[in-house]
Amino acid sequence: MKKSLTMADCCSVLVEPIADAHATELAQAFAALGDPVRLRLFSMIASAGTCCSCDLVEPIGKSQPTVSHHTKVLAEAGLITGEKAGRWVNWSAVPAKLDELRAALAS
Amino acid sequence: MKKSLTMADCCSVLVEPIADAHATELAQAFAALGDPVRLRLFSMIASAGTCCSCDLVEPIGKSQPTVSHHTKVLAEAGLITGEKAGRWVNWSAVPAKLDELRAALAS
DNA sequence: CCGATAGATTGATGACTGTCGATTAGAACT
DNA sequence: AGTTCTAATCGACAGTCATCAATCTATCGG
Repeated sequence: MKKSLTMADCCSVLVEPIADAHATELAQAFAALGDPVRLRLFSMIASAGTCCSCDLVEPIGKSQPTVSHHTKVLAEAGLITGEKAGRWVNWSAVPAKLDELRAALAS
Repeated sequence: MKKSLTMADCCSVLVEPIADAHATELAQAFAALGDPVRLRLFSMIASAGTCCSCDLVEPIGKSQPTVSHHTKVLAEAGLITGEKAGRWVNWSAVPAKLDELRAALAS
């Protein structure tokens, strides 16, 4: 029987020229990490395990709408996921997506 | 004696909130990979081992100036390096930079 | 020297993006 | 109900970016 491979399993950018569709999805994730502010936000969230938006605004030195915008971009790229808890949203990193990115850069 | 660590050695984004300067440099590399066309170009170069710009234009389906622009961005991000050989430029991926990116995403 | 080829640069244009102030939506606690 | 607090949304603006046609530079072959 045919083994079905997801993109996270196999697809290294280094082995062969990647397909167009794959490039689009991967590039979205890389682009999400491609802004210094967003990368720092992601780092804060990932290293904290979990944190809410309100803990990000002051350390990052940007306005609340800006932080909200960036968390949305990160979430749409699949890098973080948000769990609503009362008035708060608890953000956390998505390990599977990180694995996919690492795999894409691995030989 | 003090052990001096370069950024490539240690700095995972997942361990602690990354410093501002580090974020800027890392984000530049991620941003370079954050465009589908550029990601495909990088994939072509890296998987080929070495190739010249003229081999990229037709498969990527973009104009020559556009390809030239993208290779420049990738080179400035440290992801590829170009060796001039007569009329050609031989592009190749920079493994150390890839290691740095993978390390940044690794726990 | 001349024509041909590879690649970089310039200039222009349309699209996208990061940022913020103001506002809105929803939730909790009097 | 009213207040306070978190977060999302909207609208606007300045800046950046991807793209291409045209041009320029440099190199090779004859």
